[in-house]
Amino acid sequence: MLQIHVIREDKQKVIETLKKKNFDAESIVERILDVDVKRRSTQKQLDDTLAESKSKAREIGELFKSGQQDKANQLREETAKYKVLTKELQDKLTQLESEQESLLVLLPNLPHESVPPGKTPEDNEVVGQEGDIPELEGEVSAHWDLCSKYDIIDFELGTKIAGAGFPVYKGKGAKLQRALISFFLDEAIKEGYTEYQVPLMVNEASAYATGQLPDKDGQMYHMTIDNLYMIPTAEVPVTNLFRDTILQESQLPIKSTAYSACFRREAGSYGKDVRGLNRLHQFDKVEIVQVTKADKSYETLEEMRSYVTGLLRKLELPFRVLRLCGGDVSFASALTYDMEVFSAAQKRWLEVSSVSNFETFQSNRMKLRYKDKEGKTVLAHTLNGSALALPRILAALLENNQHEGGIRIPEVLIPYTGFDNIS
RNA sequence: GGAGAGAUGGCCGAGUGGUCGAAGGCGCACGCCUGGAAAGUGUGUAUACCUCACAAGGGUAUCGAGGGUUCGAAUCCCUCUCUCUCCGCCA
Repeated sequence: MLQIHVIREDKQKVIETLKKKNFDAESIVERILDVDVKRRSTQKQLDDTLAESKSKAREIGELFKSGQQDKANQLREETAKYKVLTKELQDKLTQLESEQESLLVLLPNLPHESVPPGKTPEDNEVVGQEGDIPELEGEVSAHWDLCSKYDIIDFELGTKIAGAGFPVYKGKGAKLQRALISFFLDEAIKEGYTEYQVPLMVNEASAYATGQLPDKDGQMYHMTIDNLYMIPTAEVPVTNLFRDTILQESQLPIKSTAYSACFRREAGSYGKDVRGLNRLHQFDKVEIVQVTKADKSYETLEEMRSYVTGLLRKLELPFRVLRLCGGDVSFASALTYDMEVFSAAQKRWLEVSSVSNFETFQSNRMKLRYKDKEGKTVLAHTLNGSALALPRILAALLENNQHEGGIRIPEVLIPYTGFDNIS
């Protein structure tokens, strides 16, 4: 959520900047400012009325104490009007506040100046590419065929017990999955992140704080009985660890990591995008989250980007890095890098990580602040990234490393898997 | 799930209708003291919004959350949430 003072100070800049996200903010901004004026004047009236009524109440107290009952009772009659007026103003203020809030949450985060213009994924800017695209010889299979050939993932079984998009990992497939999780966590810890295990369901307030609500309501599984949401990413519980807190500047940056299963309804997805491991309702992911000082977040973003690409390098996967264009950056993000690996049998790039700087967009909503050197309380910046999402990594590993005798396991994973080939 | 107790500032803890944003202590910050430190001592130490120059100053709100009674509520009433104790159930 944008801070109201940013809009108040330079609405034109907000409107212009949001055009890059192909978002026409003009009418919303005008309404916000209109409500803002009303809100402030109402608050002033209410405050003044309360101040008056308070001082009268004090007077009455004094009069009773000094035994001047008559005068006190007389004054008491005069105070009746405050009650009505206060109630009226209070209701109006509450209404205006919620109106302003509901308008503010409609505005996406301002894109960073380096975000390229554009509308579709084709307009994303490739800012790096590394590794050789493998030239596979002989019979080449897509990962879903490899999965059944080597009996490591059973999609049909998952469909039977839950539904499409809930695969069952088996034998070496399950072990490989576990190996990847351990590898990613160990790497993150080496990099200075603190490991967390967090709830897989969150309450409304948490989903709201990181921006899943109200905008992405339909994307989450909702347990209506207890009003809990299945997390679509560990970002939600991990970032919320710091909701409503005021940190000391010396505590920053805070680097957290967590492995979690992630749950997404993916309503409306179809076709080859959802085949095999490409898009699932439940998948595993290791997430990294940082809370930084306001002036350090872009430095941190680059650091996270190179950390993630380092992982891909260690896994020997060919990858490229995209700087997302205005039309493709998410609602809450100011700048996002996507990492994609090349999947040799499908012959396509698969997104395996998304690293974003939210600046104060999340921290404003969740009141995550720190005291700077002058003792002033300021909003912290939050960032997060996948490091990494498992299914597509697995898909690329299977497809790229297939050979006549099975599937080769990359060096770095062998200590974790205990085997170097799946056959 | 049943019965009971409770929720006050960074922490502990007073406060049962009147000037309480809240005693006292601890912690923390700065100063004095000291060769240095400890002890001692003095001062300060919440958040949000409004006014305003995001200054100073001023106003309002906040004692788990929401509502009510009252001229006036941390204090009384109602609802909800959470915590603790006992019982039940249980990975």
